[in-house]
Amino acid sequence: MTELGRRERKKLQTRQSISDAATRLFLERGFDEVGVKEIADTADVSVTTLFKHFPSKEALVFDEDEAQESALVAAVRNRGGRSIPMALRDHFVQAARGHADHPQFEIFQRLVVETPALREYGHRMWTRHQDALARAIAEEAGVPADDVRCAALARFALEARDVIFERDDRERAADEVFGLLEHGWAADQQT
Amino acid sequence: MTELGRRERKKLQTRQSISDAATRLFLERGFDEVGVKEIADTADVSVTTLFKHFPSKEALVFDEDEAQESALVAAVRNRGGRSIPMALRDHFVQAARGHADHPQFEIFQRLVVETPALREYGHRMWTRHQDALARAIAEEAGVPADDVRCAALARFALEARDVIFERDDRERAADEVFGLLEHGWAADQQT
DNA sequence: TTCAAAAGTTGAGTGGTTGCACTTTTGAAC
DNA sequence: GTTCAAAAGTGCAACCACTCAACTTTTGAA
Repeated sequence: MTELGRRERKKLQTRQSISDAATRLFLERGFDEVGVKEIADTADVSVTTLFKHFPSKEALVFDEDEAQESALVAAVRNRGGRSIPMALRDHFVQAARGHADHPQFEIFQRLVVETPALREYGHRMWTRHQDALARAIAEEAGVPADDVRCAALARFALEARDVIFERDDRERAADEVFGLLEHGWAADQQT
Repeated sequence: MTELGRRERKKLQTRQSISDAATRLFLERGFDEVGVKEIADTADVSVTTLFKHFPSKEALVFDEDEAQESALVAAVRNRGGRSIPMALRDHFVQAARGHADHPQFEIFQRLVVETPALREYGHRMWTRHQDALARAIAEEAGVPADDVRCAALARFALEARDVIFERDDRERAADEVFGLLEHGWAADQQT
């Protein structure tokens, strides 16, 4: 739709080449074994330019983000007859299945899991969605937007992902963890 | 009980003077406005020595830690007739009340809340208790130590603290949030 | 054609953190 | 008491992520 001028295209191109260089080097030798200087050199830009495009070294790894939030909200919004916790459970399970196909994603995810700084950064980015999710839940449940239980459910659901992820049988884990949330949620709230 | 030799006493003393200098300067001018160099100078030690006692600048602020975990576990262990979630709720509420008395703690807590780096570090330290708490819960509930629901409940309870903390009426918030956990927990588990 | 904003560069600097080589202290064994 | 090795502490240089200020180049649009 939107025609991008030469300027914007070049900018995106620079950003992309930085991102590409970074992910390649990180996957080759590990996050901590590569300096920003080397990434900048590989992408043929200055370090200053690199930091004009990405706010931190960790940000070089997490390039997406925007789609996740809307997917999360959408999962709650059009959930058919299911309860909100169950809709979120299905969303996570399905997302995990989708990733399981691409082996490239496995490698990427191992990089994140094995690097404390990345784990943390990723988790922080992930929990940024709490407010948006809480608002969506509140709206669907027909309660005030700042309801505590909605905030709690949103936070718990987001945290549940990590709890589930480190289990062998993730699908079963998802059932149990979200089962807990569902019963608690259903107890004094009609959804 | 344990007689400390002159050596250990001196070491603790050095550590203490570093910690004291740090907290004093931080409270006076803010975390980001004080450099480690200045702290070291104030405590009359070298920067290298400072980092031999504390692993990072943030660690200078969180000096306790050990008592929290045992208190958490104890709250679950000897909970009388209450359910585990309710015991945790009471523990948090009581801890909050205890802190509310000392105005010194308010200032300290504002420092943490207002400094992103400290917020994050504090949260990371806090969630380190997840495993210990999960094990205690599992043992009390009579299920295998690596039960997913126990891990989830532990994680959720720890996260609940932050959710509750940023509300105006914390006691009411605690009731609602832990009420959610309690109903979910009670649903398919007799405690 | 002109102009101002945006992209990029360079280089110097900050601040936390580590490694190394060195001195001093101290607990304990002889 | 002397001796010795480990532990505590020092000073310095360096690394790394990140920032700032001043400057050049590019480019979209008036």
